Amino acid sequence: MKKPKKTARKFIYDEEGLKLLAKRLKELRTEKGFTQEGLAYDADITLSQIARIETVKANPTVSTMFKIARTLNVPVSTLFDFKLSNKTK
Amino acid sequence: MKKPKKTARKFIYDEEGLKLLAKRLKELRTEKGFTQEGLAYDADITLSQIARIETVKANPTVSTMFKIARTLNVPVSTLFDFKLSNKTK
DNA sequence: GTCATTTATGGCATATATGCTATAACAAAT
DNA sequence: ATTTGTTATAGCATATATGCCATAAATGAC
Repeated sequence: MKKPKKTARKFIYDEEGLKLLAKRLKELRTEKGFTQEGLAYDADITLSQIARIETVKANPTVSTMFKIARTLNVPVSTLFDFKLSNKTK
Repeated sequence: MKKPKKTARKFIYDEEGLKLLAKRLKELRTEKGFTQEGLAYDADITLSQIARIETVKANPTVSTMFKIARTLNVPVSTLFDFKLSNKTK
């Protein structure tokens, strides 16, 4: 027997929010004249991760977003300046 | 030999940001009359995780913050409405 | 004090974020 | 078509986020 198969936990991505965040990041990044690589380098994260975020392939942590905000020189809230639906779950 | 010991990667927490976020969350949560448990239940995350965030024991993902924002009925940016230092790294 | 409510901690399991590296795809210019 | 700059993808390794469950600690009535 390989897997004891415990009770399943749920890990739910918020695809809607992640898409909006991706768009907002790309917007701000290009506005500020950064390439993905440049931003990654300055923010001390990887190009991979920036690309993943912009292509909605990852659910970044807030620390990552803090680093990005610092590098883009915008308040963190600016990175999250979009409107989520209310989605009654 | 147990561990091949590859090249070390760095995983850096932004303690400053996490502290500010913790404070902001606790503020908003109590303002809105939620207990940690109530918020957790409505947002469909665990009490553990809410507590970890408020005690700066975790670096949450943005999806988690999206769910919290929805439940508190505030724009995501409101959760991040604080000022990071510039910290030249 | 005790009781009830709330918050904080702890351990364990699993999914995922992120690093690292390389490569591919794409675009624009020449 | 080749070059150059940029973005996207992929695989692997490891640290961590998060769930789940139990318990402890703190807080506030009474």
